[in-house]
Amino acid sequence: MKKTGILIVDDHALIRRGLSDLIRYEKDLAVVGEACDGASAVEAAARLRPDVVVMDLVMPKVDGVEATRRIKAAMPETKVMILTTFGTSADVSRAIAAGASGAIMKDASTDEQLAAIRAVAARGTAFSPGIVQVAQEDPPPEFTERQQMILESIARGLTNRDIAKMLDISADAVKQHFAAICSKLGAANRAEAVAIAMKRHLLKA
Amino acid sequence: MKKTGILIVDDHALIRRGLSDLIRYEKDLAVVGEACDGASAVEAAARLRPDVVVMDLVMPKVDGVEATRRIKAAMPETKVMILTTFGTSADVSRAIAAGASGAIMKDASTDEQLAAIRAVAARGTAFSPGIVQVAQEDPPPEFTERQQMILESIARGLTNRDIAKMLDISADAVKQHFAAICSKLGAANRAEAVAIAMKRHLLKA
DNA sequence: GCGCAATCTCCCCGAATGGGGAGTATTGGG
DNA sequence: CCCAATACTCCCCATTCGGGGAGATTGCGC
Repeated sequence: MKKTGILIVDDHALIRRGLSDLIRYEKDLAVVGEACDGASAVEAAARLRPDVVVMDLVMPKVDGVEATRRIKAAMPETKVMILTTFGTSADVSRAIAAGASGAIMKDASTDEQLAAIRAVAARGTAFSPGIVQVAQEDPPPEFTERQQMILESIARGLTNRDIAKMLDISADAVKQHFAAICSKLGAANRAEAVAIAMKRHLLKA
Repeated sequence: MKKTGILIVDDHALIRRGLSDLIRYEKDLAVVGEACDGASAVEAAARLRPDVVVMDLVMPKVDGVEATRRIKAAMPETKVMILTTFGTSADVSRAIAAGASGAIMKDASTDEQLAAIRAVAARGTAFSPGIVQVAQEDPPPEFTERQQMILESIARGLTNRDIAKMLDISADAVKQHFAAICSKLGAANRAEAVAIAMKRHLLKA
């Protein structure tokens, strides 16, 4: 029986080594390669043709979401499983939208992680409980470009007038946008909006 | 020659496995135990008497800083080396203050990590370049209890009056405290204060 | 074409914020 | 013992914020 070929993608050498060691003793699984960033992951996937790519999201150069998108575009039959630290991250939802077949937390047990890899290889999907909750119950709000820009400006301490001058619009328009932002985030004011946005990774840390 | 005994403390099974596998092939080092949270780390350290404890900072129950403090209090001769994801975290500085002998990034190469472990065991200290910078150039601001409480309240969207009522003081007093917070953070207003505090991990994510 | 969402303009208003100054009490270290 | 830091009270004042409503525009999908 052919083993399931796995490509490990993570910028942390320790995680790669841990996963590699974990898989080594499983007779139905085999590590066919490793990559430490998104760009080399896409290249390695094309070259090694793994059955499953186990992918971190936070990585230098090209992040996991974009790498997933590129791999699925070039090789739709390749399964991508996300390995994430933050189950609450909006990135997880974006990765699923980009074509990932599963997602599991880094702090899950190794048994759960192996089970998730096998489930993705066999049935095509696998999500750990915490992630399903987040992805389904709590869809991350989507901001328009304007809203994103204004939220970032607010986090930098700018006033409505500052932002208005910067964008060359009226301060009232900025207020309107901010009201929409608050509504989407469920925030009462700027300070809470920034706090919620950062917790949900909608603002670059 | 006696091997250097190492206790691995991290809530991520993959990291423990990676470190364990890494150390396995080093003839001067030996893993004597593992722990997955701060509380069991303190207990394991007392029981196993490792030469070096390799410790994560972000952990359930008791965090790495507090675990470091307790281990150094009970066994001053035991060296603690911090293994951290965020070199820019204020926690690193606090861990050093709590008695940690070294710190290295999780995304460093395994060679660097082994070198750091050996340096801590032999010379007593080891810091990766990025961490020295942070710890020396950018001392994290320290908040009083009152300031911390008020900053957290602000991040929850409360107004000065809300906070005043909650703490049973005047709104003016809250303003004074907040002015001190802004001064320490270099923030112009609440929104920026929250953003800066969260970036520097002075507010729980 | 119609509705809809996003964008923007202008108006009003009360509440909240941020920045001054002036003063008191307590506590802990030099 | 004095000084510095912390904590709190009260005052004034300009600016900013947050929430209304009313209306115009673009562009996109049905």
